[in-house]
Amino acid sequence: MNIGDVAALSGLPAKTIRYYEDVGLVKPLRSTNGYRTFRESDAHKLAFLGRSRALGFSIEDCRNLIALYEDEKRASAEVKDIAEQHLERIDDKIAELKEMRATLAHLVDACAGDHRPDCPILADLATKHRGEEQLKNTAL
Amino acid sequence: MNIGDVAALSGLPAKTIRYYEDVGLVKPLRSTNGYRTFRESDAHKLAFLGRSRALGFSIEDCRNLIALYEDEKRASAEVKDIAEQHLERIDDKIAELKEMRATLAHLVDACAGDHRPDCPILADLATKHRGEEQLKNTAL
DNA sequence: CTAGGGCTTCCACCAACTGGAAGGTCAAGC
DNA sequence: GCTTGACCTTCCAGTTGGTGGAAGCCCTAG
Repeated sequence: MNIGDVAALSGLPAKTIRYYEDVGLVKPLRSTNGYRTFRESDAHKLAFLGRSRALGFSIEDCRNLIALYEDEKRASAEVKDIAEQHLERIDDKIAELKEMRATLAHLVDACAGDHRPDCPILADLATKHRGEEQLKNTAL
Repeated sequence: MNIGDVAALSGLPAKTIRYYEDVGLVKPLRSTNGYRTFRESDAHKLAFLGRSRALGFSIEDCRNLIALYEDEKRASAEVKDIAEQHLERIDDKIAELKEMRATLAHLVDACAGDHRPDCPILADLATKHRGEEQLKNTAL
């Protein structure tokens, strides 16, 4: 299989597949004309990668997940550990975004959004907030 | 004020402030020794930037927000428009993360996480999913 | 034999910083 | 007067995960 074929099969752009080879995630063979030659196992691995990335796993996580996938003697605990850490990162991110969203939605709501210059959004951004007092004479 | 002073006041790292100068967000003066000299207005602008970035606005958004902030004849509608677009991006991101989270949480739940190799997480990643059929003979 | 599509490499770019090296400046203390 | 240490300067490289594009083979159909 050439790169175009695995691209179609895995749904990944050819560019991305070359990048994955660059970072050592796949190691396709080369035919005499220099073209990459992908085995079934490579195609399979690329599909695995596509799904892992779609779940937001980092490239490094993917590397570890694939290593575990290929290790028949793995402990599922190791996989679960990676997934749980990722879950935690996702939760943190969601929490952060929700807080932004709340603040922003509140401001948008308060803004007339007309021809006049008065704007609570800008007013808020221009104002020092609680907890934002800079640490000056905090020593002592 | 030197960079360390505005850094302390704004809560931004000096490196970041230099970067903001690089991209044209602040234009501090220079004293004879080559040090950046920040006016009150620069410090104020940096604080504004810090808060905007904390709400997740991009640098480009910040550039526009500051321009509007400094334009006495702005229409609040322009500000609101930027904020609403950003709100939408945040909502999209939250939705995406929530979907990842749901899938992942489900998989983590199903995984024993012990010494045995059997792992529903890996099994799922290795399996083709609905809607993932690649477009082969889709033409016609 | 030529046109096209597919393949190759390499380089540059995106966001928004961050780290580090090499070196100039300044105020305090001896 | 000199040293020490905290600041400051610039510049270069790295981060994450690709993406876009140029220049140039390769291969097949007409």
